[in-house]
Amino acid sequence: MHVFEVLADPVRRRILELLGPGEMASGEVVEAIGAEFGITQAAVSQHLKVLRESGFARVRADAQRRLYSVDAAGLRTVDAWIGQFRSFWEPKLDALATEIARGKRDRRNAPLTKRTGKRA
Amino acid sequence: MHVFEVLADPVRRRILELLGPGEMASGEVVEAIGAEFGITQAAVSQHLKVLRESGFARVRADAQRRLYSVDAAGLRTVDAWIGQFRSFWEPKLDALATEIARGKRDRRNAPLTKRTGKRA
DNA sequence: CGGATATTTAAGTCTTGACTTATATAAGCC
DNA sequence: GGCTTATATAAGTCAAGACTTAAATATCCG
Repeated sequence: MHVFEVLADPVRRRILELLGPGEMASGEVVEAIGAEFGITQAAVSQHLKVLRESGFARVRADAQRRLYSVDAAGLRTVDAWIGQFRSFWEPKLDALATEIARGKRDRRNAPLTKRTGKRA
Repeated sequence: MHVFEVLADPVRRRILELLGPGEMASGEVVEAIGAEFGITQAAVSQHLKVLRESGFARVRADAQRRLYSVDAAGLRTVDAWIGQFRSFWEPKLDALATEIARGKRDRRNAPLTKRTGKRA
């Protein structure tokens, strides 16, 4: 399932928000989500499965319990896609700040022409 | 339609990528998307409507043509949601760089304790 | 072992939304 | 005005996926 399809569901987004502060047992998630959305334990479990398989959540076993936590991989993928448009709403960053913020990752394929135009 | 549902569709994501470099007439989008996805003019038009109504695209009229361009609003909303998790994959930025990158917007509610821990 | 607890999986239903074709709207041109 | 071009809308079909209930799996505890 594509990363954006994963986040298209409000229940899954909410689960990630719940996991943000730290890991939570499946049962705790079921309780919180159940209260907010009124869906069953099975439904929540299915959502957790999607989050797992798409790289948004990790699990580890603790006896019968399954402790879930945020996996950055999925979120990163989303951020990368959004990032290609970042100049649309963050044009105020000066070049240096952008360099720092982006970890210089753009440097390799920097378009030599069409820079700020200040000099060329 | 929720922002993430909008981006859940591959055709809509591709349209936004096409609009990235600059505005395009509906017909041009139809041509490009039609070639890539094999869908009709009507289908593309419906996608453009979704993008418009959800704040991802703007239109302006030029005679019979409709010129579409990226609207940052929708993308910004997505970025804001993702942003709450940014610390998961960008913990390496030092405080100063983060300040610059984020435009100091966090400064208001900065958690006094739990900073880098370097000193406290 | 047998029951309670915690969680996943299987199977089926039902809604949403991504398409299609056909038609409507509107501007340009001769 | 009537034809062409450019785009949007209407109405209907079909598949995906978000649920449900029921059952399977696995660990703990007496």
